[in-house]
Amino acid sequence: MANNTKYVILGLLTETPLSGYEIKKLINLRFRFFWSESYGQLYPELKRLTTAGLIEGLPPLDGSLRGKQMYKLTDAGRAELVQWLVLPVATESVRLELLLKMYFASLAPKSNLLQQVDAFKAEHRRDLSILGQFRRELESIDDPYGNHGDILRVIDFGIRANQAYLDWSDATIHYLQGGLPHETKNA
Amino acid sequence: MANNTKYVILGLLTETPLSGYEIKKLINLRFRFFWSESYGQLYPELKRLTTAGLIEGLPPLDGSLRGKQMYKLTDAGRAELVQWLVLPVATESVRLELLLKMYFASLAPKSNLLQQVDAFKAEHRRDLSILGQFRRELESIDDPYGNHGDILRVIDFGIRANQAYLDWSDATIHYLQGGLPHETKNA
DNA sequence: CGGCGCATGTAACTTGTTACATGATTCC
DNA sequence: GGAATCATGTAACAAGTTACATGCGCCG
Repeated sequence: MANNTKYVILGLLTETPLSGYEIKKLINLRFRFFWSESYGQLYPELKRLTTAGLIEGLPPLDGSLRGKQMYKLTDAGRAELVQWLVLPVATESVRLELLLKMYFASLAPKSNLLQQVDAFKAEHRRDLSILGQFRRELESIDDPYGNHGDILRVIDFGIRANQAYLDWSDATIHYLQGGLPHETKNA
Repeated sequence: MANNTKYVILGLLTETPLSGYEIKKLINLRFRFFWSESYGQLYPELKRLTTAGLIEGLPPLDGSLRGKQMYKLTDAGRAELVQWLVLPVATESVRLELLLKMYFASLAPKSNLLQQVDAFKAEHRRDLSILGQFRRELESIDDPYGNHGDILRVIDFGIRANQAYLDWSDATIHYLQGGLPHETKNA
């Protein structure tokens, strides 16, 4: 497994310098439906990348910035990123505890599952709304780096996946509320 | 974070005794689109669960079984499982390196991304086919534990999600091919 | 002046993967 | 005989989370 944290950082720094805190916020906002990083990984990695010369810390502007440490990508960092981009994808992992519980649900009261599916639905409705905002935002500004098309593909993935989650939630809530299948034998 | 490996094992043992190897195979086959476990977690956990009295090893039948160690769920194990089922879902993680690369794709040749999306599509077409088989299998046998409805909900999730992935793949392949007249990289 | 968000960081811990070792059995 | 698959296991490592500590600046 390659060190993905490294490439997330390098990637986000391609357009503009950012602080560790800002990187974390961006990941939470833009990548929320397909990626995450914790501070415990982020900050040490920023140090390592600096030592390796792939990013460098900017001197604190004596203006309005408080203790904020900004980092910018170096040429070496950009090269490293490109090298990774062309490698075959190595990490694809999905872990949904909800489905585990659904699978074994016959051992627990249905009301319980219903609650859990409700919570799942609410969360992904929220994701969908964030994705919609992001898309509108992208479409309303111009595209100096020529990457909006690619980013829109990523947003589109999120919309499709989350819409599928919502549809499933509705069908499942209906099922749990009792109105349902045990399909009559079919020919 | 609760120890999910534990509950996957307990859950799979609710219907019938299984060996570690069989548990691994079941996870790979049935849970492939929303869960995974490695031997490095599975075997040590089986030992711990045995020590804790939540499962117990069956004596080797001197018939045809080779070195295979079967485990069955104990009453304590079943109680533990039920207790976990009603707890709110704690783990939901999705990590798709492909989308990371898509997000930063403008820095690399399009032909590269196209390959990666193709591979993604092929993999999820395979998932979809496995899910279809599983569903047909479930629908063709009877349901002594009354849990087929729940399991079908899980399968339905997989079908919807994977179908969304395929639709996205097609749209994205179209997008990636649209930008290029015809790629002749080298001469 | 209290609380919130900004901002950085780390130590202890848990979780998860990989690579390897071992050996039996089945199928060609 | 050799390959594949069955079957169990672990040591070394990598990845990832959590809980905590610290302090600033801003708003009400």
